[in-house]
Amino acid sequence: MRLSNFYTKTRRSMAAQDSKNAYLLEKAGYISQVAAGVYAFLPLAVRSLQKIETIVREEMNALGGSEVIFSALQPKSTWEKSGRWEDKNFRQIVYLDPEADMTFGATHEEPMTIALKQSVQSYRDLPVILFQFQTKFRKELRAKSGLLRGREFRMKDLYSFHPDEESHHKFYEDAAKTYLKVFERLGLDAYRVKASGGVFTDEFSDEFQVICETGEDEILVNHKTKTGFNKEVEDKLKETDKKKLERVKAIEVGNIFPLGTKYSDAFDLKYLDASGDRQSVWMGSYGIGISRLLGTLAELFNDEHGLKLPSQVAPFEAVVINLTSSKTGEKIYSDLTEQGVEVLLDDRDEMAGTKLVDADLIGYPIRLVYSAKTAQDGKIEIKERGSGKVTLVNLEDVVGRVQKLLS
RNA sequence: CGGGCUGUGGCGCAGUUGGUAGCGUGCCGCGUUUGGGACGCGGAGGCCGUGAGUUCGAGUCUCACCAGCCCGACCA
Repeated sequence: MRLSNFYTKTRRSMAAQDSKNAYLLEKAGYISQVAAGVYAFLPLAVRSLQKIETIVREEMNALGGSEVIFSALQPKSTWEKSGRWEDKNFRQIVYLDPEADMTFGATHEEPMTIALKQSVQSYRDLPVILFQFQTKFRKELRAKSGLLRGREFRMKDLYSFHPDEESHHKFYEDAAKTYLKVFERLGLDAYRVKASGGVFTDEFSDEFQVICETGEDEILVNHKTKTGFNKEVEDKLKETDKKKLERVKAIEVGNIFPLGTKYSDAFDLKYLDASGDRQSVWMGSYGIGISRLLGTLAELFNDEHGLKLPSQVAPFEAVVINLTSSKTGEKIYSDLTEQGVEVLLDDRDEMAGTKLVDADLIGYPIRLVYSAKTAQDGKIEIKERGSGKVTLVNLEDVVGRVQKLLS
């Protein structure tokens, strides 16, 4: 990709803002605010979000999931049937078009359950594991912290349907393991913590939390086992348990819920077992905030010059900046592109300083600079954004070196 | 939903006791520059958040509303 053909622009001046992720992502040109808690995702953000989604999708497929895209618009009656509309906490976060009696999807337990009534009759039809990537709408009373708590956001949600509690429990634990793997692949150190089920279930749920000073959750964790408890369930803990735990601030990046038969019973989703008896379906739901993950990564990976997202989620893996009038930059750009490296050529008619400052702000993991200085010895400079390490390499070795750094 | 602060060219801001709006940056043109947002000259760009009032006259004063940010309550 050539920067001259890529829709993006960094901003020189920004209003002071407490949220680091919103400030950096907006200044670097990833996102643009539309309203409180509502952001447009610009090309840089889209590339990062797609990479995050790809990692999540691979793991959901490995878990046995089938990808779907359900509708975001849902009839209000859906929630009335499950009884959830009676819950004031639920009702107040749902966007509603009262004329059409339609709601803007906040979650999908009910629609999924309704859909399964058509396809599940026998124990032979179970389990069913469905997931989707979708925009969710939640009327947060107070949107804040940039991408960490929005009113419109990207989310992966997965729903599992099982013949009994035991098989559900087994899947639930597999899902928890998969979640930890997803966060690890994204470069995040996640803790599995017990929390309340909120408006989803009366049971405990499991949250996946990433320690971060600016997070809005408070959790009690054991650093050895990478487990802990949300502060909201603290009063249920024994004193002896508490002593071993450290209290930290964190961002919730995922949450999984054992739902039991709450929704399947509400919609009468049943199946016939091997002996011909009608049985309730056991359910679970499993969410990962995709756009919140981008906010979390921005919150954690940055310095005074800008973003430094890990290469597996950065919009591009490398940038080429040519400060000479030769065609060397073009050559390196096309060589890297041919080898499958996601590289951007900064071919703008801008000053060297502008290109270097923008490179740090946007946070390309690898920066290649060809200048009169490096050209003297037939070399090019490689700078790693993460560590700040600078090396000079021969032109013919660039591709190999970049590939090695990215592997 | 309570409390505080803020709304003025694309973005960031200033605007005195009321007199019809300015700076920085970005943008366009020309020239000089070229390893950390460089400089000179010349330009374009504003219903001063919205609506009512007070006044000869409102960016400025009054009231209401709307929006954004922050704190709290709430929250997969």
